[in-house]
Amino acid sequence: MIKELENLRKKIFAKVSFSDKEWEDFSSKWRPKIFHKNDFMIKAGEIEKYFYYVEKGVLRAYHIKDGEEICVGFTYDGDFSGAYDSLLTKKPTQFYIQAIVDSSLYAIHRDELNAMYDQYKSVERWGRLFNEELLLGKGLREVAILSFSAEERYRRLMTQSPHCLQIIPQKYLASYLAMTPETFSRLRKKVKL
Amino acid sequence: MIKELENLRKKIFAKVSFSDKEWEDFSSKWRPKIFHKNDFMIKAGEIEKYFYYVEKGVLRAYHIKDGEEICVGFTYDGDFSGAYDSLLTKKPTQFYIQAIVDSSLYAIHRDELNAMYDQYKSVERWGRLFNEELLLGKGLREVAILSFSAEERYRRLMTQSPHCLQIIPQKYLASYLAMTPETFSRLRKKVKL
DNA sequence: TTTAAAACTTGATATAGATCAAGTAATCGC
DNA sequence: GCGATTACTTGATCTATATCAAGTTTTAAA
Repeated sequence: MIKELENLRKKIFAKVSFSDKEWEDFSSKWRPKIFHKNDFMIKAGEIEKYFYYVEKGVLRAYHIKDGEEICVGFTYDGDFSGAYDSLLTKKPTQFYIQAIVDSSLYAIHRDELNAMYDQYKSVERWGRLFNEELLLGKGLREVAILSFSAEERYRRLMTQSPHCLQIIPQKYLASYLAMTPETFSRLRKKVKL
Repeated sequence: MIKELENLRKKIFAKVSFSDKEWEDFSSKWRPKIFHKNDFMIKAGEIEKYFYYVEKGVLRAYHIKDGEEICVGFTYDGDFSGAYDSLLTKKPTQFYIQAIVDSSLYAIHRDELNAMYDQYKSVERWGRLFNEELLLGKGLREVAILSFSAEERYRRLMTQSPHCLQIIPQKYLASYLAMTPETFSRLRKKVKL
């Protein structure tokens, strides 16, 4: 068992327990990977080959529409990352994923992950539960975008992730909340929580 | 093997093949269920106990914000349905799901579905792949809502699902596209495809 | 450290789409 | 089939947020 992967182990075991043998095999497939600030994990048009675990760091995912960057999410310490749509479909992704700070990750190759799914029912179980969690998150975000005003979206972000403002440039947060940097700035002055 | 469930079988087998024994067991857990036009499958505040397959019919899912219905999706023949968020979390759903036309479905109880996940790796596999498919759909919708104008969203719907207009009242489609019925109506006149 | 670039703020103006209002057409219950 | 309810259309405004523009502050490179 690789000592370094202890955080990943805890993360996964929160959902499913692997046997010692399963974990030994599964964990042996992950390789450390470093992305320095502003490095790209992947760019639009490429096909994702890896599934990542963020040991330490922050990344943002965005796509470009009419020359404008539209931010769809951030990953922090303890999250999984990567262009998951492309990993699943084997088609080119439309997303860019970039490190916002120096980030230290572990990566497993798509083929090895799929081999693990084939081999172990517990990995398959974890995969299902992991997908369910992502799905619930997307559902909440969908509702948030559809039914809240810019001010409400701002308030909710500040309540739910108050310290993101210390880590992530405002213009990215603005884009994530589907508003301009100007509107974000005005809300920051106006809304005192 | 229950003859009636042939469509469900095809749907599932498109992703994963079950053995005869697995399918016999799995398929035996589903019960037919009828929802007449305007019947509710579930209402906000309730906890979802079933996972549904739509044999024939159309349903819409919506939630209510400030007294206003906000439509988040439709299910047609051959889709799965239900308040999936609540099924997974066992917490009350925030969604209403209502039959738009008389609809004929099959339902499996959450506990039986979970028992199937426990018992068969192939069911677990199907669950993972099913969740992945939903996730990809949500991802596309997120991008559509965030980065397209009302007119673009209208055009895309009409291109991708041209006949939904014959089945689903406009005001629901308008809400699904995050615009008012008035805007939808004006776009209908303006946009000739 | 200086300076250039990038990020953020603030004000003035523009606009997509909402809201309000009133009419017409479709649908539904009896 | 007929009146009533509900859906849709169309026009006149209104408003939240975008856009444009010109600062100021922060960051980073040399």
